[in-house]
Amino acid sequence: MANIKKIATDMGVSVATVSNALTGKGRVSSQMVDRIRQRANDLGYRPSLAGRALRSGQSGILGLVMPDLTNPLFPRIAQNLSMMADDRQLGILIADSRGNPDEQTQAIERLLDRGVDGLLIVPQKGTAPGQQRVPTVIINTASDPDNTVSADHAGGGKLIAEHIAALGHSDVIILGGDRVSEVQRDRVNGMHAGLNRSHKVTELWDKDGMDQLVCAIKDGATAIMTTSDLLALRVHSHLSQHGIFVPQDISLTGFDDLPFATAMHPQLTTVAQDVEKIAHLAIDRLIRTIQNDDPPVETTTVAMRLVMRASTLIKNETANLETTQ
Amino acid sequence: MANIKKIATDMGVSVATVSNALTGKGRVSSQMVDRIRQRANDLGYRPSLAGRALRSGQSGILGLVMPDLTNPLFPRIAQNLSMMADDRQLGILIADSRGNPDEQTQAIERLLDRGVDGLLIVPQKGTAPGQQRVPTVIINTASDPDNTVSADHAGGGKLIAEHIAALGHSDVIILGGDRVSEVQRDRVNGMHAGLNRSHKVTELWDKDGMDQLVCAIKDGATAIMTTSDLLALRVHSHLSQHGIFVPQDISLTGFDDLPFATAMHPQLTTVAQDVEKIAHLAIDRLIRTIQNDDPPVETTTVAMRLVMRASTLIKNETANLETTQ
DNA sequence: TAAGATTGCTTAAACGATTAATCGAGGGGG
DNA sequence: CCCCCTCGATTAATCGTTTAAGCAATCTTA
Repeated sequence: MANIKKIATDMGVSVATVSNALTGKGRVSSQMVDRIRQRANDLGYRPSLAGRALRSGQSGILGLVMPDLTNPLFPRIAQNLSMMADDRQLGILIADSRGNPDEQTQAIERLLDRGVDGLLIVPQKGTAPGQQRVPTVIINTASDPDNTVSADHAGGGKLIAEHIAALGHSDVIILGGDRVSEVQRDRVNGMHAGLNRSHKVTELWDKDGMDQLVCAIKDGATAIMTTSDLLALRVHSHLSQHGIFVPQDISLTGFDDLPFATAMHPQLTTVAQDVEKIAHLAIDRLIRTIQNDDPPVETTTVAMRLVMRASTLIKNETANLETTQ
Repeated sequence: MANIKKIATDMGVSVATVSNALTGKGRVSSQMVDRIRQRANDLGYRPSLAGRALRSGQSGILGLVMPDLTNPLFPRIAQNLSMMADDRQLGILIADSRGNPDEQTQAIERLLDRGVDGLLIVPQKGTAPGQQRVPTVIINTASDPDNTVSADHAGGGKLIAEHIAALGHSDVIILGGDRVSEVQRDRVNGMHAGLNRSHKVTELWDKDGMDQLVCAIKDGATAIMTTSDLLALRVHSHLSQHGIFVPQDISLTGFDDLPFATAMHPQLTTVAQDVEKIAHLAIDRLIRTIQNDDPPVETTTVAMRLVMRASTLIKNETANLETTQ
């Protein structure tokens, strides 16, 4: 491989001059700069990031800790972050904590050992990794005190609830996934906030089982708001086995707008995160923190967007009306 | 941060001795080894990977190029690879080529610039990245001459087809996603191989549109084999709008056993990749190639597994039989 | 007991880049 | 004519680690 020394001897100058010419620092005559750049190009010279990292103390690598890559939402975040990092000439070292808080701690440790310049952490539910030895950005939910940037999960829940309320539903079920998750709790709280005293609300959680759900429907509920698309799909599948159909018998909503939300029948009304914006804000914040060395203070939330599809209907409406947007 | 020099001066020995003591190389008395290890531990010493990389010429980092992280299958591969890499004290630098062949080339270039010791590439459909400047493992499909390790996509197609044949279906539809994809073509070819002359087979591709599908069913087809679960979900959703129901009116199969396959109703009969084994073989092969510096020769395929669920039924069977396994 | 082998440590170079300090040459001003 | 400044380059140190080579001191063996 061509290195700076090879170019230097080729051109009969010192390595310092080559370095200066290539980085644009120091004082080098413009002809010399051109000639050196040309030669570097011809040789296909690529600076050794190891050498540079050793000297500068910066690796140019960010660590990304994900709670569970198999959850379809996280790869989308990873994808956007990786794109932003590319633009900024940074690498992303990925670590998956696979649903396990201990793994998360170890993953952070491994990344720190590798000398990452900063960390992006989407925490395991119920954990609070907080700030680390390097600048850290936490992507979680507004109610997490460590949170740096996140979707407005509560706002998303409110949006969905207001949509359901506007459709005239007055007896509704809120179905959460896991109480341990702050994100899920915020979503549920947001749903409550979107309703008022005139509504009858039944709050259920996934582990309560599907039977309670069926009971609540038999008791008169006409809408179910879930805190995840996958949960909505499961509900939909379970209900149809009991002869209860979406949307003619009951309205159903998801959360996150995962890829299969449009592949279902009926297509799922849900609420979408602006993953791109979140990734953008997160990485910019991290880079600023790395450069200025002052910790991030305020936390930012990004509005969610209601995606109306066919799984929600006006109360008592027949099924021949297809709501699409 | 504590470095090797700090430990050396603390203990009144040379840095070489410290290095030897910590790596277990060279000749150091066992008492000295113990004392140095102890001190290193007390100081929380972490070797600088930049320093080590510079000296050794190895970064300890593998590059992973994924065609599209939003496809739920790839994060599962990424997750498994990342686990294996952790065990081997390697880092994984991830790059997403986002469905674009040019992005793929750039992603590979970026990873090489970062000094990765090897590359794992799941190629963009229709592309052949081949071997690069560093040892490279390609995860694609058996018919790709560059392929190193992959699921036996053809075998999986054959399994599914044999299952459908065993259920007595004689007029079947094969529905592919994208002809450009070698993986998809192998799957379709495998499906053909699982049938025989007595079967009437209609081969359709996604872009042909769903209408042809409905026509074929009206003409007497009783089973549809798709080359992806997402495609199956779309088909299922579309057919139910035409009053055609799975499995009582028609049997339906997917491919890959994605997370939502069990959330659908009926649960989807599909074929699963042993992602863990593929990841294991791929990374082992890559590491061996890096160490021995000889290129991988033979290509390995990993058998797929038939997952029988409720979306396939014996021809002319009524729906009250629930096939589960 | 002297030559040779072994042990335990040190010296020093090397990896590839960055950068502060330095230095000679040429130009301009007093 | 001398001093000073600027330009364009060089010198050398530095980042943290590894490792071949070297060198006393001790041990072995004849």
